[in-house]
Parts: sequence; structure tokens; C-alpha cells
Amino acid sequence: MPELPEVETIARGVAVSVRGERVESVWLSGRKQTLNSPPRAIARTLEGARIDDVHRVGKHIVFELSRGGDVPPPKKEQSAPHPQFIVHLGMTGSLTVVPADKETAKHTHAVLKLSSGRELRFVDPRMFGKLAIAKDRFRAPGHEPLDVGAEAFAALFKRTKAPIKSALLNQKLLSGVGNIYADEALFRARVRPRRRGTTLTHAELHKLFEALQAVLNESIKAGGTTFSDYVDAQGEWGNYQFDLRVYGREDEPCVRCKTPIKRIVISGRSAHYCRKCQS
DNA sequence: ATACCGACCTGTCAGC
DNA sequence: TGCTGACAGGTCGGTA
Repeated sequence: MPELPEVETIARGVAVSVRGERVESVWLSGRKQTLNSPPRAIARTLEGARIDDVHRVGKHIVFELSRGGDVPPPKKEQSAPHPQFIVHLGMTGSLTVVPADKETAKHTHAVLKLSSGRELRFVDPRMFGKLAIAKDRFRAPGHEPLDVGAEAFAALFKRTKAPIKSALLNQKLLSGVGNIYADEALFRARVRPRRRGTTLTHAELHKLFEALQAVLNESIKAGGTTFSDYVDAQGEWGNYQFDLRVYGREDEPCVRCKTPIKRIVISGRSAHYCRKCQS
């Protein structure tokens, strides 16, 4: 489900709701595939911890934890940085902060009881999402799409032989771009998804860089894209689905030239483009 | 080293 | 109505 703009929207919403809260207890569904750390480590790290902040790294949501007010840590751990709680939403994950008496949704895999009496709930029907604990300074494998410079961006794709569409989805290059925004950025830059990175000119790479920044920033402003089930921390829908120009518009007329939008499959993912506008 | 492919899961929708 | 197959916003490990 969620790509960078959706994850950013959720992280901001969750941050406003839970900053400063203490985690009183943790319940996990026990489904192992939803966890990337042992359940005991997750419970032990979270219980009693204070949530200092919540932010996005790539497609991950990072909770910064501390134990302020507790007994000071033993000396050897003095320099140990604060642990982090990492949430990846996969395709269908959602994270909401709700009153404790709200009915528990099907496919709920984690519930954090907060000091305010509310609960932070992780729901994920397809179980592609993951919960984990990081020791400190969690890093995404690739560059942040909104922080990378134009030259670094160009260099990244200039040396990859894969179709540019696949390269944009490769989280080791850029962390945060998914299927929707890859298609949208390629359309705006007028680049065909099957073009190999090595064949792109510097001008094309530069246009692609600008296009990607634009679609991501515009979508964050709109609160992300809602297709079926995505909602932010407050349960609100995003609005960027109304601004999509190619994604999900197979056979509909191109907004620029009226040619029907094509859908093809590139390494197992659908790619949408205009065969006239994108060369 | 690089690049595809299936697998991991459940839900929904179109077509028969 | 109900079955079947295709498809879905993501990522991983195995294989060529």
C-alpha cells in the first residue's frame, strides 16, 4: 500500500498523537511473519519506554524511544544510544491511534497501550508489513529520495543496466519510491519505463530527478494516495489519487495527448505509460 | 555482480 | 449465487 508520501503522512500524524507518551504494555498477535525481531525483544524494549519522536526513513516509520525518569542505566550502557521501534507497513499495513474501547479490527497484529489510555494499533491483512527493534540510528539501504542531490541521483541510475522503472523501485538505490510514484515520475519526465538506466542522457536523468521530487512533494501535500484501504493515523484518506496521470489509468486518454495509457509488466510489476509522450 | 522470478499472505473484483 | 483466476501501493531469497 504505502509509498514515501503515505508513510510520511502516517508518521507525521502518529508523531502528533503519541509524542511524549509512555508505552504501558504491548500485545502481539504472535504471527511470526509480521516480526523482524524476537517478540520478547520488542515487548521488553517498548514497555515502559517514552516515545520521544516519530519520523519516516525510506518507507519505514521510526519511533525514537527513551527511558527518561527510570533508574540511570549502568555505566557500560551510558554511551548506548536510544533504541528505536521500526514499523514497515508492507502493502496493506496501517498504524492508527484510537481510544482503547474501539473495536479491534480483524488482522490486528500489535497493540501498544499508551499512558493517555489510547492505543497504537498495527493492522495488516496481508502480513507483508514488519515490526522490529533497532539499536540506534536506523538506516534505510539507499538514498532518501527527497534529500539526494541531482548529481548523486543521476550517477545512481546512469550506472544501472536494469529498466529505469525497476531501478526506481530498487530500495538500495533510492529508499521510498514505489510503483505509483515511479510511473508518475517517468510520465512527467517523458521517459519510457523500459529504458535502461545506462541509456538515459544527463538531461533525461535531470528531468527525472525534478519530476520525482515534484510528485513526491505534491503527494505529501495532498496527504498521499488512497486506493482501497489506506488511511492516515487519524483515519483520514489521502487525496493524491485525483492527481495521478498514468497510474491505474490503463486505456484512459493521456492527459497530455489523449493517446490511451498502456499497461505493461516489468519484472512482475505493472507499469503505466503513454507511448506517445514517453520515448 | 546483476537482474529476473516466485514466494510470502489476504481480499476484491471481473468473468463465466 | 458461487467458483476461479488475475491482480494489488512491497520485499526477500534463490537462480540464471
